[in-house]
This record gives sequence, C-alpha cells and structure tokens, in this order.
Amino acid sequence: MTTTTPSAAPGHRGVGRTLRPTGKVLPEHARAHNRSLVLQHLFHQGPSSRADLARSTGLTRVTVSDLVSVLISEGLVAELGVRPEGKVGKPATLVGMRTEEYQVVAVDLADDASLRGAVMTLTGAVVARRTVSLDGRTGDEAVAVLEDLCRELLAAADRPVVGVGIGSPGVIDAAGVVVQAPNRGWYDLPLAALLAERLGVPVQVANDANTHALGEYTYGGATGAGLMVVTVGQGLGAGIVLDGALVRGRAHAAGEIGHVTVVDDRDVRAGDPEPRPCACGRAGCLETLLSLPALRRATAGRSPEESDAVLASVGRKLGVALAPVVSALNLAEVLLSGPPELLDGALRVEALATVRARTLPLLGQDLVLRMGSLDEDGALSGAAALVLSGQLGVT
Amino acid sequence: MTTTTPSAAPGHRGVGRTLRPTGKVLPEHARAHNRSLVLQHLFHQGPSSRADLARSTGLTRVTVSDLVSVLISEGLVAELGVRPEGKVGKPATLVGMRTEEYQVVAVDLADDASLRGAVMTLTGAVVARRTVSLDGRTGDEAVAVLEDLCRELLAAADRPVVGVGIGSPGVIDAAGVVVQAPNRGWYDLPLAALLAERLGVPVQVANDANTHALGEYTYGGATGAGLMVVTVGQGLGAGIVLDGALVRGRAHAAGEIGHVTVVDDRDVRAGDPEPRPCACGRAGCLETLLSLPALRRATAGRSPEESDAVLASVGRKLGVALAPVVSALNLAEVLLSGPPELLDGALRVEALATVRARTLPLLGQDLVLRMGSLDEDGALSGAAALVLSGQLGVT
DNA sequence: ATTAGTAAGGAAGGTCTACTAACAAACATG
DNA sequence: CATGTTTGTTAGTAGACCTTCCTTACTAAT
Repeated sequence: MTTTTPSAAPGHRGVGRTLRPTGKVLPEHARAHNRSLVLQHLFHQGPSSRADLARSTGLTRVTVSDLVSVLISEGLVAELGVRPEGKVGKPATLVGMRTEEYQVVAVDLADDASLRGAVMTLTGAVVARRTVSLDGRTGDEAVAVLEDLCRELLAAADRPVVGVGIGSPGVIDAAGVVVQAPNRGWYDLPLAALLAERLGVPVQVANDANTHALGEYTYGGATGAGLMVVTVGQGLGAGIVLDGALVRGRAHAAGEIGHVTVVDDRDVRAGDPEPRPCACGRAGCLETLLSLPALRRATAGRSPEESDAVLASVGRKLGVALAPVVSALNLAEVLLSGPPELLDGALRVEALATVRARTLPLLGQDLVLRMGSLDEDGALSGAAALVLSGQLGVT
Repeated sequence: MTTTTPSAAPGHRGVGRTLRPTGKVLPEHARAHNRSLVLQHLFHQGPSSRADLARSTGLTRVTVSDLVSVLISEGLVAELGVRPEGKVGKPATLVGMRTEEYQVVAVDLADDASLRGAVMTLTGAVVARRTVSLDGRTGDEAVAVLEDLCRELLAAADRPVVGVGIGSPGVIDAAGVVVQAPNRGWYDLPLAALLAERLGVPVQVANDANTHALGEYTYGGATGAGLMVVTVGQGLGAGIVLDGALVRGRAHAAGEIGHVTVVDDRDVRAGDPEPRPCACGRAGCLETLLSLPALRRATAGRSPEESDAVLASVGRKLGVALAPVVSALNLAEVLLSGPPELLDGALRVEALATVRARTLPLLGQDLVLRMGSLDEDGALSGAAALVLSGQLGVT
C-alpha cells in the first residue's frame, strides 16, 4: 500500500476505522447494466417490441435499438416477426430472447452420496440428466468426479452452453471459492475458477440453499423484496433475497439456520423431549428436528394423527425461530422446499400460525409462508438461475 | 399504460408474476457515484492528495482531478496546502472536505413528550440545541411544532445547511412518507416532501432505529457488512445495515423486533413469570421486558445482585431472539444503544453468551455484541448521517 | 380512393464521462 | 549537478446515451 493521509481531520471522532468496500463505476458498467435490463424484461415479460422495452426500461428507443442490435448480433435475441394484434401506427416488430437456443449445465451437490446434474434450457426445462455416485470419494477425488460429470453434461448439450452452475452445501464466497464444505472435504478450494479453467466454460458456484432462493426468485416468481427459502434435505439451510440480491453475510455464511438452538433445558421443563445431539457437536439444533432424516425418524411407524402432531410441533419450533427473522427483515415471503408430504401439512400450517402469533400483526399478517414453486428439480433450477444471474445479469 | 406483450413465451412456467424493480443507469449516475466515492474517502480518511484518491478509488488521476475541481467549485472541498512529510517526487497538495464549513439540522422524535433537535457539523459535532415540548399535540399540530423547531434550528446555524434529517418512530418509506406513526397520529404523511417545500431545504426522514444504525455505521465506525443496532428507549427498535445499505423490508417495517413474542405459556411452565400485556394488544413481547420503562420498573428498589439477575434474564431473552437473526444473516456486529447502566452489564454479557450458545460456533464466535459508539446524541447523529447519505452520498 | 393521424424504427449530431499519453513542476538523492 | 520520482495538468480518444428529425407502415376518417 501507500503511505496515506494524516490520521484524521479535527472533529473526526474515530471515524473510518473499518474498511469500506467501495468501487468505481464506469460508463461501460452502466451499459452492461442496461443491457441486462433489456434481457431481464425479455426473459420475464416474453417477446416485446423495441418500443415496449423502451417504455418499460425508461431508456430511449434509440438506445434500446442499439442494445437490441448488439444482443441480436451475439445471438442471444432474435426478431420474431410482426405483432399480430392490429392497432394504429406502424406494427411492432417483436424481439425475444432465444431461451431455447442456449443451454445451461446445472449441478446439485446437496446429496452426500451422489452428484446430480442436468442440461437445462434458459427457462429451466430439463433436457438431459446425469447422476454419478461419489462412492465415498472426497477432496480432490470428489472434484475430479464433479469435473467428469460436468464434461459429460457439456457433451450432452445440443446447444451452446452459457455456463455451469453448481449449488453446493458449505460456506462459499462470492467468487466461488469453497471456504469450507466438510462433507466433501473441501477447504479454501477455488472451485469456480478451477473448473472454469479446466472446462473452458464460465462456472458459478454458490451455497445450495442460497441458489435455491435465487431459483425461486428467478423461476418461481417469488418476490425479491424480502424472500427467505428454507431448504429441508439431509440438513437444513436457507437463502435470503433482499432488494433483489442474495444476502451473503460477513463470512459468506448467511442462511445457516440449521444450527440455531430450539430445544434447551428450559424447553424440556416446559414439556419438550430431551434435545437431540447434533452433528455440529451441540444439541437441540433446529436441524435435529427439521431435516429429512429427522422427520422420517419422527414419523416412521406413526399413525397419521400422531405424525401430524409431531410435524406440528416441529412447525412450531420453526415458527419460533423464524419470527425474529421475519420481524427484523420485514420479510414478504418464506418458502419451504422439500417433500410436500412432510412439509406441506401440519408443519407448514403450524409454522405460519406460530410466526403470526409471535410477530407484530402488521408484519405477520401479510406474510406468505408456502411451499416453493419449484419441484424436485428446485436445486437444479437454482444452479441454472445462478448462471443466468452471473453470465447474463438476469434474475 | 400500453397494451403490452403477449402473455408469455413457450417454456415460461409462470415466470415474471411479480413486479421487478428495475432502473436504468446513465453515465451521469456513474459520475454521481464516483463523486460520492471521492467525498466518502475524504470524509473517512481525512485530507488526501488527488493522487491518493486516485489510488484508493481506482479512478485515474485525471478523473479525480476533474471531480475534485467540481467539488472545490461547489465549496464542498478545499485545498489545504502541501503535505508536510517530505518524500521523493513532487510534494502532494492535500485536499479536504470542508466538514466544518457546512452544517446539518438533526431532529430526534423518539421521545413522546418533546422534540429534540440540534445543529451539527458534518462530522457530527453539536453546535446548538433546541428542545420543544409537544404538550400532547398530534397530527398536523405536531407537524407545525416540528416545522417551527426546524426553522429555529436553521436560524441558529451559522454555516450553510446541507439538509434536515429527522429520525422518527413509526413506519417510514424510502421517500420519507410516514406510513404510520401512532404516537404522533401520523398516517400516510409525506413528511419529507412537505417540510422540504415549507423550509426550502432538503429533508430526509427515516425510522429512528434505522437512522441510529446508519449513524453507528457512518460516525461510529461500525462495519457495514452485517450490522444490527438495537435501540432501547421508550420502546424497542432495531436497524440493520447489510452491504452498506439499510434494510427496509417489504412494508418499510424492517427492524420492528420489539413485538416478537419471547414469553409465552411454555416459558411460564419453564419458570418464567407471566407474560406482561403489551401496548400492541398481545402479551409477552420483547418490548415488555426490554425498554427503559420495563427495565426501570424491573430494577427499581432491587439490590445490585437482584438487578443483575433480572437484567441477565432479559439479556437471555434478547439473545434467544437475536440468535436466529444472527444466524440467518451471518451478522458481524450487534450494537446496543441506550443507558449503559442498564444495558452494558449483565444484560449485554448474558445476551452475547446466549447468542453464542445458540448459534453455530462459526457464526457466533466472531460476533461482536457491544454498546454503540455514539453517546446520548446517537439519535441525532443518525439523523445527521441520514442527510450525509441522502445529500452527499457519504455513509 | 384519399388524406390524416399514429406509432415504430433508424440516422445524424451533440453532450458527457472517463480513459491513455505526454508533459511540466517540484523535490530527494547519488 | 544530473537523475529519478511523484504530482497534477493538458490534449486527444472512445464509449454511452440523449435529442431531433426522418422514413415506413398501418388505421381511421372523409
């Protein structure tokens, strides 16, 4: 660094201790932003005329025409002929994003035993699938398996591939470096950069729960004004979208709600069963109640009524944990992702009731707590959304 | 509106249901951003040379020189002579923000009975104070009292005033419209626009707890990567700063954690006293335990040991409510604002211990939970920070 | 059939922004 | 004293968007 500046101006009371992230903005960044804006509208609104795009983006027709012509020359957008509906004036020429002419490779690493991948169109339709077993391999060997899977999927694509998106458990920073993913034995592994170099294709990597949230926002039509997606799988994760952007957190660990304590000795005194030990080394974590293994164990061999009672009690714990988050962030939507037969019943109903009962009515009343719109391919859709976001700026 | 676009392209599975906030970016916006960037560095790092600014912003010396010359012509920045420390090369000309040559009017509406205001320099030093009693006036009358106070403060300023910043309880949107502030009898009141027109000066209005958080970030040197400021006063509020920006929430009600339920019948079974009724119409809200009236009532006439026990139990409740938020957002810092004799002892210690005990060690271990750096003028500093942010882009 | 009127899209020219390249000024050092 | 280093400025260039004006193509009214 340079030797900078005298300590402080008079009157500064300790201002400026912390590093503030700053960044210059160049006109070309504005251009990229506006380009994404056009793509965004075409993606979500479907084919439009240039004039339509000008109206909805606020840019002039000239600028939109210019941006569109670049997008057409790149092949991302195509003219689709004249709009049929007749009105006064010159008929509009529709342009549309060529969402079926490009593909994305999406990989879901949520499962401990196997890697699931797919080739998808830009709209999230699955074109081909591949699944490979890990057979206990971890570390560099697991990376090699992942790389092979990606190659296979890239070969299976029958259209140009925009990029590879990977949703993985663990703590992953914005550059796609896996800070830690204990299940895979990955620590400080620059997975995105590494695969991008080996595959020769852009690669985006992010936490699986976070990508899931992004997927619900991009493909599921969820709001971006305050969204939390709770993913129930082997473990429990969550992703939060505020103001259209993923929340990452100080150490890139935002969304790790699986290990919030929800059962302690006070709860036992109030009538709860003993807290179960958790893989994290403590006990009573939410994940010990709300995860597929935990839910299956708790409902196995029970009558429907008994199961519902158990699921409701888990829903209540979830609601208790969600209430402060909903309040602090004034969330609009909380989505649950996982098997509907376990989640979309007493559990969900009780969770919503609990959140409503425990928050300011102003905050809780309008809250939506529902199942995610994405099916079992939600994780893959999220990984695809990651590519759309990273490569095209479309969310 | 126009008649837009056919419903959707084939393959769109319900994409684009919700309105996505978008906005074009023009080169002039980039310019404004870079201008703020320069001001920001001068504000926080103190006087620097143009070359220093170029290095720390990433802009070229030419561009920085250009921006600085504009700022100088506007009077916001001044040359301060040559840097004393001799090194090789041409000596640097220091330029600095003229923080003492401009003033800000800040008003704190947190108190139910009176309005506190001050004239402050841009660095947050108080130049003059005024306080007026409301005498029970509400609605338009309260607005009139506020307007008079602002006029008085504007007259008391002996330097040009950059703007008026107001921190008020209630739900307030980004445009400074008071959606609801029951204590004042304000509903859908465009307070910022109204006062700006009457006073002829830019006016910024935001929730008092949110401004407080902004103040800790701007003046207190708190991190912007994940900050929550919990303000304990007549009631309980909070503000959250993520990625350098205030979280506003779906209905502009982010930070309303005062009415999260923390005592219910299960807690009673576990040994807690009966939940107290709350002003919100429910019972057992955090605010019924953690607010100045509640804390004073709970500690009045108690021995220090008894008081500490009470405060610790309140701290525990706070910790239980904070744990899910800290986990979900991976917060870096939680600050408490209010009387240190009540907060900065057993309460804070127990709250931190509770959060740590109830969150993933990775998340809780590095968490800082401390008193805010701002003194009793914290609310005013926050209001001043609001003006800096709104008018100059400095946070 | 003709004439208005309306809307879409493109071409020309202008302004703004930041960049690169080159240079003069001012100082420390060998 | 010559040399090298750093600062800040001047001049020229490329990019990005804007305003204005024009042509094209269609509907609606006469």
